[in-house]
Amino acid sequence: MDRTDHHILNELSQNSRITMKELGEKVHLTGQAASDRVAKLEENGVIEGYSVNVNNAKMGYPVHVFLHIIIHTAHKPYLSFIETQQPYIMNNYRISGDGCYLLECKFPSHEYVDTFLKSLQEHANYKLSIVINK
Amino acid sequence: MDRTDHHILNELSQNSRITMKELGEKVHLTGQAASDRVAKLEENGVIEGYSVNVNNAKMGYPVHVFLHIIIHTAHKPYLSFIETQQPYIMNNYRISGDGCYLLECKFPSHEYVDTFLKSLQEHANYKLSIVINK
DNA sequence: CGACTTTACTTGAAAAATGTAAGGAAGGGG
DNA sequence: CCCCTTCCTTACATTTTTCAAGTAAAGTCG
Repeated sequence: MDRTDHHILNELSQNSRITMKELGEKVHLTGQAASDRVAKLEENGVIEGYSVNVNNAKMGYPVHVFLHIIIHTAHKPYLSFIETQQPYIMNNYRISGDGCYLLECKFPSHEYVDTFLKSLQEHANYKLSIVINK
Repeated sequence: MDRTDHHILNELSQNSRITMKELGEKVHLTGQAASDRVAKLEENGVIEGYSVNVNNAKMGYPVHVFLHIIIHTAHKPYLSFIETQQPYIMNNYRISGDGCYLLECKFPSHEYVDTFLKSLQEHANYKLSIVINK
């Protein structure tokens, strides 16, 4: 994990579909050498995968929210519930504090948020934060 | 944005470095057709970019936290401060509520969190949530 | 010191993927 | 019916990747 590896990770974080040849040029290596280093970063588990950044608004999910969840009773009903809400759930983080989660979601409109919260209410207490900007 | 486009985005979200030929096979198209569709998704702004998933723990940042920020006075000191904290900041979301942000950070250890919070204290009030699991 | 191994890189050729161009089939509208 | 557009395919030239040697520097150990 030297400077060049950091440079490589930085380039890949900006565009992971870059060719190894181009990546090599950016970090002053041949395509081979760059490719070898990337392979090693993958083997070591430093690189876990490659993904795409999708514009959620254009996909029909313009509303982005975080929900601070507090559950005093069993967690299972909550966890089962969010599994049924697949398209809306982005991340469910277990956080410090008893029975606490931070739930990141996307919705087509505020009406959908409302509907979701009505169902969520049956399994957990929550505090809603709507994302205005990044 | 038909079923095939959704299928393409799903495949790319799992592995954006897949070849167009392979992607085509997965969605029952030729490599060209897949490539054309991806190009169109990029033009339309549905695809905003391609990135890499890095294991933060292996990069020396095993501690992952969210900070709920509330600022009653000017925001600028806070915003300037977090710009100086580059390596630790993952995301700074502007959220609903006056003077509120949700700040996502990574740290090498709890000591670093402590040091960071001591400085943050000078610009804003916060509530700390440490991520245990995803 | 000197022989051996390892690591990181380069080069060149073969194999694979991509980009380009031309063309065909399906659907819509005048 | 004809024309146009969209979406896809095929074929081929170009580019990239992969594979196989090979070099050079650095570390190991008798």
